[in-house]
Amino acid sequence: MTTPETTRWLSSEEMEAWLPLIRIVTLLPQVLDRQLRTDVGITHVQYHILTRLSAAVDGQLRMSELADGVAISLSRLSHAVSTLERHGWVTRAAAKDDGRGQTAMITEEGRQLLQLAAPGHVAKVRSAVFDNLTEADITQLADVANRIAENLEP
Amino acid sequence: MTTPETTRWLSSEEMEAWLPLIRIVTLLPQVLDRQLRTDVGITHVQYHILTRLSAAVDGQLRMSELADGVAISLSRLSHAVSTLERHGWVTRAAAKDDGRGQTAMITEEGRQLLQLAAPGHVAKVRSAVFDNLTEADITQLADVANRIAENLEP
DNA sequence: TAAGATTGAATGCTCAATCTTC
DNA sequence: GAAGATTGAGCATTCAATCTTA
Repeated sequence: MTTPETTRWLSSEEMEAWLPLIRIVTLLPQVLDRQLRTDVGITHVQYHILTRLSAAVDGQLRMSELADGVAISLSRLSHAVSTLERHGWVTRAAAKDDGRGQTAMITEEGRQLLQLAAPGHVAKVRSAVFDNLTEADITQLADVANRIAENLEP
Repeated sequence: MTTPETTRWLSSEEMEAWLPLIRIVTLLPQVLDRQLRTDVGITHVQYHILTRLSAAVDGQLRMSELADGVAISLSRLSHAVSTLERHGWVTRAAAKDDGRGQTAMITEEGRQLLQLAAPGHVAKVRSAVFDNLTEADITQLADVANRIAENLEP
Protein backbone atom coordinates (compact mmCIF):
# COMPACT_ATOMS: atom_id res chain seq x y z
CA MET A 1 0.00 0.00 0.00
CA THR A 2 1.80 3.09 -1.26
CA THR A 3 0.05 6.04 0.34
CA PRO A 4 1.25 9.45 -0.80
CA GLU A 5 1.02 12.32 1.67
CA THR A 6 -1.42 14.18 -0.54
CA THR A 7 -3.78 12.31 -2.82
CA ARG A 8 -4.64 13.74 -6.21
CA TRP A 9 -8.37 13.06 -6.28
CA LEU A 10 -10.29 12.55 -9.50
CA SER A 11 -11.35 15.77 -11.22
CA SER A 12 -14.98 16.23 -12.22
CA GLU A 13 -14.01 15.44 -15.83
CA GLU A 14 -12.37 12.24 -14.71
CA MET A 15 -15.38 11.35 -12.57
CA GLU A 16 -17.62 11.85 -15.56
CA ALA A 17 -15.64 9.15 -17.32
CA TRP A 18 -15.09 6.91 -14.30
CA LEU A 19 -18.66 6.54 -13.10
CA PRO A 20 -20.10 5.24 -16.38
CA LEU A 21 -17.01 3.08 -16.86
CA ILE A 22 -17.49 1.22 -13.59
CA ARG A 23 -21.17 0.96 -14.40
CA ILE A 24 -20.26 -0.77 -17.67
CA VAL A 25 -17.69 -2.96 -15.97
CA THR A 26 -20.30 -4.04 -13.43
CA LEU A 27 -23.26 -4.45 -15.74
CA LEU A 28 -21.79 -5.92 -18.90
CA PRO A 29 -20.67 -9.21 -17.35
CA GLN A 30 -24.10 -9.62 -15.75
CA VAL A 31 -25.81 -9.02 -19.08
CA LEU A 32 -23.52 -11.30 -21.09
CA ASP A 33 -23.46 -14.05 -18.46
CA ARG A 34 -27.21 -14.07 -18.13
CA GLN A 35 -27.86 -14.38 -21.86
CA LEU A 36 -25.36 -17.18 -22.32
CA ARG A 37 -26.38 -18.95 -19.13
CA THR A 38 -30.07 -19.07 -19.84
CA ASP A 39 -29.61 -19.89 -23.52
CA VAL A 40 -26.77 -22.43 -23.51
CA GLY A 41 -25.64 -22.79 -19.90
CA ILE A 42 -22.18 -21.25 -19.99
CA THR A 43 -20.64 -18.05 -18.63
CA HIS A 44 -19.13 -15.36 -20.81
CA VAL A 45 -15.63 -16.30 -19.72
CA GLN A 46 -16.28 -19.89 -20.82
CA TYR A 47 -17.63 -18.60 -24.12
CA HIS A 48 -14.52 -16.48 -24.54
CA ILE A 49 -12.28 -19.48 -23.81
CA LEU A 50 -14.07 -21.52 -26.46
CA THR A 51 -13.84 -18.78 -29.09
CA ARG A 52 -10.11 -18.36 -28.47
CA LEU A 53 -9.59 -22.09 -28.88
CA SER A 54 -11.77 -22.30 -31.98
CA ALA A 55 -9.73 -19.55 -33.63
CA ALA A 56 -6.38 -21.16 -32.78
CA VAL A 57 -4.38 -23.52 -35.00
CA ASP A 58 -5.67 -27.08 -34.51
CA GLY A 59 -8.18 -25.66 -32.03
CA GLN A 60 -5.63 -25.80 -29.26
CA LEU A 61 -3.57 -23.49 -27.07
CA ARG A 62 -1.23 -23.73 -24.13
CA MET A 63 -2.99 -23.00 -20.85
CA SER A 64 -0.80 -19.99 -20.12
CA GLU A 65 -1.33 -18.47 -23.57
CA LEU A 66 -5.04 -19.01 -23.24
CA ALA A 67 -5.04 -17.36 -19.82
CA ASP A 68 -3.28 -14.34 -21.29
CA GLY A 69 -5.68 -14.15 -24.20
CA VAL A 70 -8.78 -14.25 -22.02
CA ALA A 71 -7.15 -12.05 -19.37
CA ILE A 72 -7.74 -14.36 -16.42
CA SER A 73 -5.46 -16.13 -13.96
CA LEU A 74 -4.15 -19.61 -14.65
CA SER A 75 -6.03 -20.84 -11.62
CA ARG A 76 -9.32 -19.43 -12.84
CA LEU A 77 -8.67 -20.86 -16.29
CA SER A 78 -7.83 -24.26 -14.89
CA HIS A 79 -11.11 -24.41 -12.98
CA ALA A 80 -13.07 -23.17 -15.99
CA VAL A 81 -11.42 -25.69 -18.34
CA SER A 82 -12.24 -28.45 -15.86
CA THR A 83 -15.89 -27.49 -16.14
CA LEU A 84 -15.73 -27.34 -19.94
CA GLU A 85 -13.93 -30.68 -19.99
CA ARG A 86 -16.57 -32.27 -17.79
CA HIS A 87 -19.15 -31.30 -20.41
CA GLY A 88 -17.05 -32.66 -23.26
CA TRP A 89 -16.43 -29.29 -24.93
CA VAL A 90 -12.69 -29.26 -24.30
CA THR A 91 -9.94 -31.84 -23.79
CA ARG A 92 -6.55 -31.46 -22.16
CA ALA A 93 -3.23 -32.97 -23.25
CA ALA A 94 0.42 -32.65 -22.31
CA ALA A 95 2.34 -30.09 -24.36
CA LYS A 96 4.79 -31.53 -26.89
CA ASP A 97 7.80 -29.32 -26.32
CA ASP A 98 7.57 -28.59 -22.60
CA GLY A 99 6.99 -31.33 -20.05
CA ARG A 100 5.44 -28.85 -17.64
CA GLY A 101 2.94 -27.57 -20.19
CA GLN A 102 -0.65 -28.49 -20.90
CA THR A 103 -2.72 -27.68 -23.96
CA ALA A 104 -6.46 -27.23 -24.04
CA MET A 105 -8.24 -28.28 -27.23
CA ILE A 106 -11.79 -27.59 -28.30
CA THR A 107 -13.79 -30.67 -29.29
CA GLU A 108 -16.30 -31.06 -32.09
CA GLU A 109 -19.07 -30.77 -29.49
CA GLY A 110 -17.43 -27.57 -28.30
CA ARG A 111 -17.52 -26.12 -31.81
CA GLN A 112 -21.16 -27.10 -32.13
CA LEU A 113 -21.97 -25.39 -28.83
CA LEU A 114 -20.27 -22.26 -30.12
CA GLN A 115 -22.33 -22.34 -33.31
CA LEU A 116 -25.44 -22.70 -31.25
CA ALA A 117 -24.47 -19.92 -28.85
CA ALA A 118 -23.01 -17.33 -31.22
CA PRO A 119 -26.15 -15.82 -32.78
CA GLY A 120 -27.82 -15.11 -29.45
CA HIS A 121 -24.58 -13.76 -28.03
CA VAL A 122 -23.95 -11.39 -30.93
CA ALA A 123 -27.55 -10.22 -30.79
CA LYS A 124 -27.09 -9.36 -27.13
CA VAL A 125 -23.78 -7.60 -27.77
CA ARG A 126 -25.53 -5.51 -30.39
CA SER A 127 -28.57 -4.62 -28.32
CA ALA A 128 -26.51 -3.95 -25.19
CA VAL A 129 -23.69 -1.97 -26.77
CA PHE A 130 -23.50 -1.27 -30.48
CA ASP A 131 -27.11 -0.50 -31.37
CA ASN A 132 -26.88 2.73 -29.45
CA LEU A 133 -23.57 3.87 -30.98
CA THR A 134 -22.82 5.67 -34.21
CA GLU A 135 -19.90 4.69 -36.41
CA ALA A 136 -17.97 7.62 -35.02
CA ASP A 137 -18.70 6.44 -31.49
CA ILE A 138 -17.37 3.00 -32.35
CA THR A 139 -14.13 4.45 -33.68
CA GLN A 140 -13.76 6.56 -30.54
CA LEU A 141 -14.47 3.55 -28.39
CA ALA A 142 -11.91 1.40 -30.20
CA ASP A 143 -9.40 4.17 -29.80
CA VAL A 144 -9.76 4.82 -26.10
CA ALA A 145 -10.55 1.23 -25.10
CA ASN A 146 -7.38 0.03 -26.79
CA ARG A 147 -5.37 2.66 -24.99
CA ILE A 148 -6.79 1.60 -21.63
CA ALA A 149 -6.52 -2.13 -22.31
CA GLU A 150 -2.87 -1.83 -23.35
CA ASN A 151 -2.01 -0.22 -20.06
CA LEU A 152 -4.03 -2.65 -17.96
CA GLU A 153 -2.20 -5.54 -16.37
CA PRO A 154 -3.48 -8.07 -13.85
CA MET B 1 -33.46 -17.13 -27.13
CA THR B 2 -34.43 -15.05 -30.14
CA THR B 3 -32.41 -16.43 -33.02
CA PRO B 4 -32.74 -14.57 -36.30
CA GLU B 5 -32.40 -16.56 -39.50
CA THR B 6 -29.33 -14.60 -40.49
CA THR B 7 -27.02 -13.15 -37.85
CA ARG B 8 -25.38 -9.81 -38.44
CA TRP B 9 -21.88 -10.56 -37.17
CA LEU B 10 -19.60 -7.89 -35.76
CA SER B 11 -17.67 -5.93 -38.37
CA SER B 12 -13.91 -5.58 -38.05
CA GLU B 13 -14.41 -2.02 -36.77
CA GLU B 14 -16.80 -3.29 -34.13
CA MET B 15 -14.41 -6.09 -33.21
CA GLU B 16 -11.66 -3.55 -32.75
CA ALA B 17 -13.81 -1.88 -30.13
CA TRP B 18 -15.27 -5.04 -28.62
CA LEU B 19 -12.08 -6.96 -27.90
CA PRO B 20 -10.40 -4.27 -25.80
CA LEU B 21 -13.73 -3.55 -24.12
CA ILE B 22 -14.15 -7.11 -22.84
CA ARG B 23 -10.51 -7.06 -21.83
CA ILE B 24 -11.20 -4.00 -19.70
CA VAL B 25 -14.39 -5.48 -18.33
CA THR B 26 -12.49 -8.62 -17.32
CA LEU B 27 -9.31 -7.01 -16.01
CA LEU B 28 -10.51 -3.90 -14.25
CA PRO B 29 -12.50 -5.69 -11.53
CA GLN B 30 -9.52 -7.97 -10.89
CA VAL B 31 -7.20 -4.99 -10.56
CA LEU B 32 -9.53 -2.95 -8.35
CA ASP B 33 -10.54 -5.92 -6.19
CA ARG B 34 -6.97 -6.97 -5.64
CA GLN B 35 -5.79 -3.54 -4.53
CA LEU B 36 -8.68 -3.04 -2.13
CA ARG B 37 -8.57 -6.62 -0.85
CA THR B 38 -4.90 -6.67 0.00
CA ASP B 39 -4.91 -3.14 1.41
CA VAL B 40 -8.15 -2.98 3.39
CA GLY B 41 -9.91 -6.33 2.90
CA ILE B 42 -12.95 -5.32 0.85
CA THR B 43 -14.03 -5.83 -2.76
CA HIS B 44 -14.60 -2.99 -5.19
CA VAL B 45 -18.36 -3.52 -5.05
CA GLN B 46 -18.24 -3.15 -1.27
CA TYR B 47 -16.14 -0.01 -1.67
CA HIS B 48 -18.67 1.34 -4.14
CA ILE B 49 -21.53 0.59 -1.74
CA LEU B 50 -19.77 2.49 1.03
CA THR B 51 -19.03 5.51 -1.17
CA ARG B 52 -22.66 5.72 -2.28
CA LEU B 53 -23.80 5.62 1.31
CA SER B 54 -21.24 8.16 2.47
CA ALA B 55 -22.41 10.59 -0.21
CA ALA B 56 -26.09 10.16 0.65
CA VAL B 57 -28.13 12.33 3.03
CA ASP B 58 -27.65 11.05 6.60
CA GLY B 59 -25.36 8.40 5.15
CA GLN B 60 -28.30 6.18 4.33
CA LEU B 61 -30.20 4.83 1.36
CA ARG B 62 -32.99 2.39 0.65
CA MET B 63 -31.67 -1.01 -0.39
CA SER B 64 -33.34 -0.83 -3.79
CA GLU B 65 -31.97 2.66 -4.53
CA LEU B 66 -28.53 1.53 -3.47
CA ALA B 67 -28.78 -1.52 -5.72
CA ASP B 68 -29.67 0.73 -8.66
CA GLY B 69 -26.82 3.11 -7.91
CA VAL B 70 -24.22 0.38 -7.71
CA ALA B 71 -25.80 -1.54 -10.61
CA ILE B 72 -26.15 -4.87 -8.84
CA SER B 73 -29.11 -7.08 -7.97
CA LEU B 74 -30.92 -6.69 -4.66
CA SER B 75 -29.84 -10.18 -3.76
CA ARG B 76 -26.19 -9.43 -4.37
CA LEU B 77 -26.51 -6.19 -2.43
CA SER B 78 -28.22 -7.92 0.47
CA HIS B 79 -25.38 -10.43 0.76
CA ALA B 80 -22.76 -7.69 0.46
CA VAL B 81 -24.45 -5.51 3.08
CA SER B 82 -24.60 -8.51 5.41
CA THR B 83 -20.85 -8.80 5.13
CA LEU B 84 -20.35 -5.06 5.68
CA GLU B 85 -22.74 -5.19 8.63
CA ARG B 86 -20.84 -8.09 10.19
CA HIS B 87 -17.73 -5.91 10.16
CA GLY B 88 -19.57 -2.97 11.68
CA TRP B 89 -19.24 -0.70 8.63
CA VAL B 90 -22.97 -0.55 7.88
CA THR B 91 -26.18 -0.93 9.83
CA ARG B 92 -29.66 -1.78 8.60
CA ALA B 93 -32.97 -0.30 9.74
CA ALA B 94 -36.60 -0.45 8.67
CA ALA B 95 -37.63 2.33 6.29
CA LYS B 96 -39.84 5.02 7.78
CA ASP B 97 -42.41 5.41 5.04
CA ASP B 98 -42.67 1.88 3.68
CA GLY B 99 -43.05 -1.13 5.93
CA ARG B 100 -41.48 -3.39 3.32
CA GLY B 101 -38.39 -1.20 2.96
CA GLN B 102 -35.00 -1.37 4.57
CA THR B 103 -32.34 1.31 4.69
CA ALA B 104 -28.62 0.73 4.86
CA MET B 105 -26.58 3.31 6.78
CA ILE B 106 -22.83 3.77 6.87
CA THR B 107 -21.34 3.84 10.39
CA GLU B 108 -18.52 5.98 11.71
CA GLU B 109 -16.22 2.97 11.36
CA GLY B 110 -17.38 2.65 7.76
CA ARG B 111 -16.43 6.25 7.06
CA GLN B 112 -13.05 5.69 8.64
CA LEU B 113 -12.49 2.63 6.51
CA LEU B 114 -13.33 4.69 3.44
CA GLN B 115 -10.82 7.37 4.45
CA LEU B 116 -8.21 4.71 4.92
CA ALA B 117 -9.00 3.01 1.61
CA ALA B 118 -9.53 5.99 -0.67
CA PRO B 119 -5.95 7.15 -1.33
CA GLY B 120 -4.75 3.71 -2.40
CA HIS B 121 -7.83 3.17 -4.48
CA VAL B 122 -7.52 6.48 -6.32
CA ALA B 123 -3.84 5.83 -6.90
CA LYS B 124 -4.71 2.49 -8.51
CA VAL B 125 -7.46 4.04 -10.62
CA ARG B 126 -4.94 6.58 -11.86
CA SER B 127 -2.17 4.11 -12.63
CA ALA B 128 -4.54 1.60 -14.22
CA VAL B 129 -6.64 3.98 -16.28
CA PHE B 130 -6.08 7.72 -16.28
CA ASP B 131 -2.30 8.00 -16.28
CA ASN B 132 -2.22 6.69 -19.81
CA LEU B 133 -4.96 8.98 -21.15
CA THR B 134 -4.82 12.55 -22.40
CA GLU B 135 -7.47 15.10 -21.49
CA ALA B 136 -9.00 14.59 -24.92
CA ASP B 137 -9.10 10.84 -24.33
CA ILE B 138 -10.91 11.39 -21.04
CA THR B 139 -13.54 13.54 -22.72
CA GLN B 140 -13.99 10.89 -25.41
CA LEU B 141 -14.24 8.19 -22.80
CA ALA B 142 -16.84 10.10 -20.79
CA ASP B 143 -18.79 10.65 -23.97
CA VAL B 144 -18.93 7.09 -25.24
CA ALA B 145 -19.01 5.40 -21.82
CA ASN B 146 -22.02 7.47 -20.85
CA ARG B 147 -23.77 6.52 -24.06
CA ILE B 148 -23.15 2.82 -23.44
CA ALA B 149 -24.02 2.95 -19.75
CA GLU B 150 -27.33 4.71 -20.43
CA ASN B 151 -28.37 1.93 -22.76
CA LEU B 152 -27.22 -0.85 -20.48
CA GLU B 153 -29.82 -2.50 -18.26
CA PRO B 154 -29.47 -5.58 -16.08
C1' DT C 1 15.22 -21.76 -7.99
C1' DA C 2 11.73 -20.57 -11.31
C1' DA C 3 7.90 -21.66 -14.64
C1' DG C 4 3.63 -24.13 -15.80
C1' DA C 5 -0.21 -25.80 -14.01
C1' DT C 6 -3.50 -27.83 -10.64
C1' DT C 7 -6.03 -28.21 -6.20
C1' DG C 8 -8.94 -27.16 -2.08
C1' DA C 9 -10.77 -23.88 1.05
C1' DA C 10 -12.93 -19.58 1.62
C1' DT C 11 -15.58 -15.99 -0.29
C1' DG C 12 -18.69 -13.91 -3.69
C1' DC C 13 -22.49 -14.18 -7.00
C1' DT C 14 -26.75 -16.05 -9.27
C1' DC C 15 -31.01 -18.09 -9.19
C1' DA C 16 -35.18 -19.57 -7.31
C1' DA C 17 -37.92 -19.77 -3.28
C1' DT C 18 -39.75 -17.32 0.50
C1' DC C 19 -41.57 -13.79 3.55
C1' DT C 20 -43.72 -9.42 4.58
C1' DT C 21 -46.11 -5.42 3.42
C1' DC C 22 -48.37 -2.72 -0.13
C1' DG D 1 -51.18 -10.18 -6.86
C1' DA D 2 -47.00 -7.07 -6.91
C1' DA D 3 -43.00 -4.69 -4.67
C1' DG D 4 -39.14 -4.76 -1.35
C1' DA D 5 -36.03 -7.53 0.58
C1' DT D 6 -33.80 -11.75 2.44
C1' DT D 7 -32.14 -16.58 2.34
C1' DG D 8 -29.81 -20.92 1.03
C1' DA D 9 -27.97 -23.86 -2.47
C1' DG D 10 -24.96 -24.24 -6.25
C1' DC D 11 -21.49 -22.47 -9.12
C1' DA D 12 -17.46 -19.12 -10.03
C1' DT D 13 -13.34 -16.83 -8.43
C1' DT D 14 -9.38 -15.85 -5.43
C1' DC D 15 -5.62 -17.08 -2.72
C1' DA D 16 -2.16 -19.93 -0.97
C1' DA D 17 -0.19 -24.36 -1.09
C1' DT D 18 1.46 -27.99 -3.88
C1' DC D 19 3.42 -30.77 -7.55
C1' DT D 20 6.23 -31.49 -11.62
C1' DT D 21 9.57 -30.32 -14.91
C1' DA D 22 13.03 -26.81 -16.71
